[in-house]
Amino acid sequence: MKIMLRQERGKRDRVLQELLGRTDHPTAEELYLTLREKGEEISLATVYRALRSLAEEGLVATLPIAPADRFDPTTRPHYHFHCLRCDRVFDLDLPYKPELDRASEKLGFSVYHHTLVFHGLCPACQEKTRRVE
Amino acid sequence: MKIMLRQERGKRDRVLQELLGRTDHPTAEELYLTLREKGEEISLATVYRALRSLAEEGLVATLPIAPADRFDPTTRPHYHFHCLRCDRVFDLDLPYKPELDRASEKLGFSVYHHTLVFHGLCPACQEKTRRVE
DNA sequence: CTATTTGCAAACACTTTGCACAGCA
DNA sequence: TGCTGTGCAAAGTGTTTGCAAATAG
Repeated sequence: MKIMLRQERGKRDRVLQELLGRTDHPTAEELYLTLREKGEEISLATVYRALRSLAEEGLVATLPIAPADRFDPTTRPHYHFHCLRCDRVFDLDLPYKPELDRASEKLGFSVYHHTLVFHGLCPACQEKTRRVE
Repeated sequence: MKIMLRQERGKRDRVLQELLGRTDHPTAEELYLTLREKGEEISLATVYRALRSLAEEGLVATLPIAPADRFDPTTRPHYHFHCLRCDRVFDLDLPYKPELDRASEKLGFSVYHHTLVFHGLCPACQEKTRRVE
């Protein structure tokens, strides 16, 4: 069988089951540690492999939260566009919406600011994609 | 002088000047390479140190774009809250707003989806902060 | 002279990969 | 057999740090 449709057994499912049971958006290592605590014999490498494959198949989502690796000279709040094809990041000339914060404050959070990133294709990459078709 | 108010010269300013001149949200290494190409004698460690200090002082902003280190079992689009004190991430029970995409599409981008993260203090950390005061 | 800044290399933290082997079809 | 999944250790990548030399005040 060329394409792996689904593993019926295996560690990957243990990782998925563990992730499905929690709402705290764990890192790979956090999942690994919990699984070990629960007696699961699994290696960290397998957890990484499982998460990557699950994310590629769209069975789990990933969040870019912690490591802020790109720098922006503009410190006033503004929004960004991230091109999924060329990986470039663009500043957007859109009004910042402080009213968005109100909604999450109603849920009990104290909001300092928010970050909004759109993902898709930039104009240049839309053009390139069109040519290939 | 205990507190460094401002360096009037030095590599840190070269890093800042270079960053101010561009809109492509470079990584530390990209800035380093450009500076070297321009003949600046600087080390990568200094670029990292400069960026960190500039970001801490709020003179530049950072963007968490690339490395998605946290995992979420919920794949339908939804928003998140990131607590700046305890670093936990919460799912928000807020309606996803596809209409936000329309605005950036007017700017010529083709939008697949967007990510919205609120930053601030979660209820528990608001409480803790209150007690300390 | 004292404090700060810098480069270098080493250390670090996180993630991926090569390889050998175990298990199943 | 042959393929997939796994653990381990090594390698890879990105970032920080210890230290000694350089520089500024």
